Amino acid sequence: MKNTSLDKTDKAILKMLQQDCTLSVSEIAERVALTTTPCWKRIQRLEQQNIISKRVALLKPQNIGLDLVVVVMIKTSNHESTWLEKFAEHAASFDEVVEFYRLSGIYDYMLKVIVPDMSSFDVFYKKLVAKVNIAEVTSSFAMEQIKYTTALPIK
Amino acid sequence: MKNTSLDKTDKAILKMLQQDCTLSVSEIAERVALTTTPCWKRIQRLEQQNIISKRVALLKPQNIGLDLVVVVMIKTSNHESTWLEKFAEHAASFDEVVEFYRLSGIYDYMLKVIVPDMSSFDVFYKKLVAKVNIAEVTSSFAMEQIKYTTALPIK
DNA sequence: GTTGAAACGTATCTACC
DNA sequence: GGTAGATACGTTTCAAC
Repeated sequence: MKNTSLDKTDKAILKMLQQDCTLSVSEIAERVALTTTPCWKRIQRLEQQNIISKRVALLKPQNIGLDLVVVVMIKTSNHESTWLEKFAEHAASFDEVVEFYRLSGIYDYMLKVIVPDMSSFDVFYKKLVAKVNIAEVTSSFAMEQIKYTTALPIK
Repeated sequence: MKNTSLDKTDKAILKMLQQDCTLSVSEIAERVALTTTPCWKRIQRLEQQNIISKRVALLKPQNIGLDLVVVVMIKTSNHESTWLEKFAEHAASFDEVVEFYRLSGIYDYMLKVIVPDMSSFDVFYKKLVAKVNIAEVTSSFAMEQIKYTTALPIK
């Protein structure tokens, strides 16, 4: 999907939907000073262009007993592409791994892991490193979540 | 909001809504072998209990020109609580900062930053560090996003 | 872009089993 | 947990401007 230029109205619509996708078309239309029909067409287009990729429910982790966020930084000892692929597939397969990036810089990978508690993390961690040979792993526990948003910064 | 026990059906509903919140109540009901009314009541309850906190649209960053994810790890030189609060407030105020944690371990803070490109990051970075005194900052650029999900691991 | 309206489906809520 | 049903609301589409 190629990059598409968005006008001011598109951006305003996206900002709203990023905060709350239960807003009705007529409500959104009103806020951007349009009527429902053109507003509805814009939203359809944004979905077809895959700019809006999905609509999801966000859960409060604390309210379902998921209290621990862990940032795992990894240095690999093996830099063969087949090994890397296998590792990536292995790590990504865990539900507990909610984010996973290959990085430039000192560390090769960063994982964000969500688990109920420390002992669950221990279980997860053992499974993560069981199959693979990793040079260095640093797990940092989140003492406080200062900010978390799924809303992308639209200028 | 206190922790509530969820039965198998609640969990199944949450898993679905974490993937796609446009599913109709009747569709969800069918999949969990319920009729619409009790299923609807469960969803209402999950919202009232703030287990479902919000419903949002997720955008494809690449399709709106946001191609760069940066992981910023920070060590602070000042550990006074007033300073920390001020710094946290300052950093969290940027739209580009989509996640922000205070950590245990070597680094004090981790920020996840999303920007269009390197030069935008540079602008952001200068603004971030302009006002505050930080001992050490390490910015790692995401070469590859291997996994990103908003779905929490419900067991 | 706009208005207005029709057609349709779904959500919501009630009453009752 | 279940059914049935009434209402209200949102979406979706169309015609005409």
